[in-house]
Amino acid sequence: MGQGWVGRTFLVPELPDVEGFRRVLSEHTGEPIRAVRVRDPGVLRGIGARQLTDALRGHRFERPWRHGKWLIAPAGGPVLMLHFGMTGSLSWHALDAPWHRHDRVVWRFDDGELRFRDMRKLQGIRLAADETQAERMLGDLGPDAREVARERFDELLSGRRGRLKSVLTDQTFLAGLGNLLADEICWHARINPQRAVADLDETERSALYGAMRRVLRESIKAGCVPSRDTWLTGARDEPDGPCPRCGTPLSRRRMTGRTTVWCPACQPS
DNA sequence: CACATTGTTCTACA
DNA sequence: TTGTAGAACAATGT
Repeated sequence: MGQGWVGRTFLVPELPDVEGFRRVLSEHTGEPIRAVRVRDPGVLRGIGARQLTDALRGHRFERPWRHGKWLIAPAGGPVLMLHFGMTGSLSWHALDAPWHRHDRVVWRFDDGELRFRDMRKLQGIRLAADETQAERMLGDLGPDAREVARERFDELLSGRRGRLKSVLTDQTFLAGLGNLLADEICWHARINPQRAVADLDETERSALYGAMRRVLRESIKAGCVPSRDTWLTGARDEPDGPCPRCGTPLSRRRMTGRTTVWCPACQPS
């Protein structure tokens, strides 16, 4: 779900994808973890394979939660923290399902297993001693993009001087928005991602918040930012793709080291 | 070899 | 001092 190659483009997990992984995990809470297998300790951060295995074996996952792109899984004391980086995923498999070469850590239950699959290992798995420590590890993150209230969103924006795209993807401002989502939200709101946030007026901030809510709701329903032909994401990979709304050729430019796509007509500077 | 992408970390600048 | 921009970095497959 929400991960893998689509045409020429790799779908990087963002908030909606992680929400999908959370759903997968939440379907298997309350069942005892029979075994933990670390097939590649390269994804472990700040903990060893033995330590992780000993801490979780025999425990049960409780209700998992998400903050931004982090998936937090309390397990009767210790708290598992997963970050999927660019290429990670969490999926449920039958016990006899064949291995995938990028399955890095596996939690085995009586009736199947959860697999943390990650090709590039840019982020990975942490373990907090308890929820307090887990929350402390998330301390620098801004409020979750799905949860933030309109008033708080406005407060946060008003304190910023940078460009809209940079601000939206800054995890210390809002947690959960990545490159695709930020572009999609700006396109829905009809605001140029290069605009300075300080220049946005009340109407534009309102449009932005509304677009963010709408895009997140639809994306979470799909388990990823959907590649619809009525959305920017469905058109951004065509070399000279037209805007799905007005047909104008899309503009692209690197901002903050990421490819940014927008419609020069719908989203004027 | 270049490129893509993530979050982190560094430097440069106003 | 602070916040922001930009670049390098790690990982690995196209």
